[in-house]
Amino acid sequence: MYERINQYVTKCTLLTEAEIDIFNGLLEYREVPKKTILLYEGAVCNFEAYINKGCIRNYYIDENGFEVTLQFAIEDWWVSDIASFQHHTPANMFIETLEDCHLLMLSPQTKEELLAKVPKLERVFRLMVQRNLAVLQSRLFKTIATSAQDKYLDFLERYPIIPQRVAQHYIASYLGISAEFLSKVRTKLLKK
Amino acid sequence: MYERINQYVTKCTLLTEAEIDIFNGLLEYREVPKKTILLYEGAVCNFEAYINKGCIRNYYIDENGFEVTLQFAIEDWWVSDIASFQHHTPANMFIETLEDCHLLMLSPQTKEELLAKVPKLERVFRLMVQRNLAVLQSRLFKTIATSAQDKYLDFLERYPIIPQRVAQHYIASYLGISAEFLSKVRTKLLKK
DNA sequence: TATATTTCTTGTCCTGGTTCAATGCGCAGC
DNA sequence: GCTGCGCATTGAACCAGGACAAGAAATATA
Repeated sequence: MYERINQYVTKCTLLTEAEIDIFNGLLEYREVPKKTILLYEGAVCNFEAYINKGCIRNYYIDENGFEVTLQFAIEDWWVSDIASFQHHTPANMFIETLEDCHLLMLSPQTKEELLAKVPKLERVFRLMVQRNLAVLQSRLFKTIATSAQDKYLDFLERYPIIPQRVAQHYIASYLGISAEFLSKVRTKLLKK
Repeated sequence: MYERINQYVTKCTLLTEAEIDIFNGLLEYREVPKKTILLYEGAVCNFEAYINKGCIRNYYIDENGFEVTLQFAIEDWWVSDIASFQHHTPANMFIETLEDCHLLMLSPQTKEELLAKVPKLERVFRLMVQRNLAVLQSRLFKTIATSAQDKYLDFLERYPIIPQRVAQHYIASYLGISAEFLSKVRTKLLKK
């Protein structure tokens, strides 16, 4: 159950067996069926979830009901609303499973306990967030600077697995275009 | 020279006098005139700069010369291309002073030394990056989901100082709209 | 196998925003 | 006190992508 996550963490920093035991002991295992909303906008996010199996997305909804998918997460990714998790403030996004999931979860308390006992991990988490930030920066750039078609092609290249697992209109909402227009882009690409 | 930055850091964690001395001792002070490019795309970013005085922006340029401003930074902000800084890889953005600046800078080496000597700061930096990430997430959402006018109004509310200090076309490139259209949005707002 | 529900496609019309070009404005340099 | 240049405004033509509607496929449910 813990092989994958331990591999993930030890890619960033070396841990002793004892430290790994502490880590694993603090994780809470949960199985969640698909189409479950793990976090509602307005609620406080009390988890950081590592996906051992399954697929999750988090997304925003504006006043008019318009949806924007912030992230798709599959095996070996973490999911949370960090701002809400860190500061116990109401979340401004939703988190929803798209497939049946096996998760390994930290709460704010267990995370603090973990960091207190294994301070090395502070660095791992920082690097994780940094990576996230860098990816998001370049995504913002592409969202603004490139056409729908280029965004779609870029997405396919970067995440070739995702389209096989999630519905197309979710991808549209990730790219920031309408589901209809994505369909048109696709047919145009197929004709070539 | 160090009051401001020390205040900034001690807002997040308590440091002893000795630790503060180590911290300050590792910072490199630099004055830079305006319109200086501190980092070119393709170069390796070897600094994290705290702005003691001045104004800086970082931005992307695509193949067609189209510019997107990622961030305006003024007093009490940090500027860097973290991905490039952390992994010594070529930057994919530019960093440029918009005003004469007084900077306090860390290099990858001094930062590592600092974190080794004052491990507490690992957490400060993590929280800093987390805050950045959260802001960027909601910006991406707004970029996709709201009209040019709403983005502009939101910007004014969030950063009322910036428009007094930077040219309007930079703000347009931050909002992801053309300079001409921002001008039209503004005149429309004034008529009300 | 039939039925319901969700997803995807396709067409038509519409609009927010772009592009290009012209004009005006402010201010730094000499 | 000119001159030149970067910046902001305005207008006209254009277009990428949205909204809506209707139908076709695909998938789940029974």
